[in-house]
Amino acid sequence: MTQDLRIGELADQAGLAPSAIRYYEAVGVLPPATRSRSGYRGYSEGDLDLVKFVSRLRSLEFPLNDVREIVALRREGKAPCAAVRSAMSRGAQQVSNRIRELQRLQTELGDLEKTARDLPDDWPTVCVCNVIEDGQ
Amino acid sequence: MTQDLRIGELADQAGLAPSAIRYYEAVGVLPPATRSRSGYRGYSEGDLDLVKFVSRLRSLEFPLNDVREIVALRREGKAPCAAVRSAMSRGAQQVSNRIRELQRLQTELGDLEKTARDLPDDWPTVCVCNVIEDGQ
DNA sequence: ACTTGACCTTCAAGCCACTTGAAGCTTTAC
DNA sequence: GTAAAGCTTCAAGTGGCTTGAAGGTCAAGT
Repeated sequence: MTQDLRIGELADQAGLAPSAIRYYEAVGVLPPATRSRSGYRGYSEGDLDLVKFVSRLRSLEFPLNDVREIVALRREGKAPCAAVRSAMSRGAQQVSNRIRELQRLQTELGDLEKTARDLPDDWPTVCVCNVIEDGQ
Repeated sequence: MTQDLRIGELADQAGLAPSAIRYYEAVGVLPPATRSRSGYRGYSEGDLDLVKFVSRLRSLEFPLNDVREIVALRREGKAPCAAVRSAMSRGAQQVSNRIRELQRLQTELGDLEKTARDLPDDWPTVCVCNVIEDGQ
């Protein structure tokens, strides 16, 4: 195993910040890195694959708890498929819900902005704020 | 000014948790409540209006910093309209961005789930995880 | 009068996923 | 020899609260 990557390069390759990788290690998502004599973290190509996998799961916005579980299974040689599938469907559900919520918000903010454009400000009689109070 | 509301009732009326109201007071979004002899917070109808306004701004997901600024202007008798308008347009922008991001995610997760359905799990040869690694 | 239970108080810590900053060590290039 | 870039750890900050512990208060029922 070549140990030729330091944390900065690993981070670049995986599309993460070095601080994020240190954090993942600290909270047990990633296993402790091997260290050089001077204390620098060193990573192999295999480590890079794992970190890329984690990065990908995070870019799918899997919660770190799920990522930890999946990585743990993977490192124990067990199939993480079931965990991945359930995290995926939970995630898809939450994404749908959040999209609906944001679309409601978008409509509401859009309406408010339209109203605000037509509205002369004459505080405290007439103001966007009054419109906001009316809503809901 | 009648001072007949305690924090629980105020919270109910405004659609917030008592802990949220205490928090808003602690971080200076709401002014310090008046206190009964025994130390209970007491609120007037005017206070209720303010708290409802805050609740509404939060339901529009205005950041608490913006809410604090708007409430401060309002309490100084100044027009918060400009602050409200700019917070609104910042918010609308962020909502749009986030919706786009979540839709991308939704597509990606949907594709992955579809692939996963067609895929026999035969770890470690074939697995959803391999598919996830391939992506990106 | 006493108790029960619902409500209130404060303070500290937890949540999520990191980032930022301070103080200091190592490595690399010139 | 020295300067810049990169590494180390640890603590604290971000946002918007919630939760828990330990205790005080108030109304109703017995």
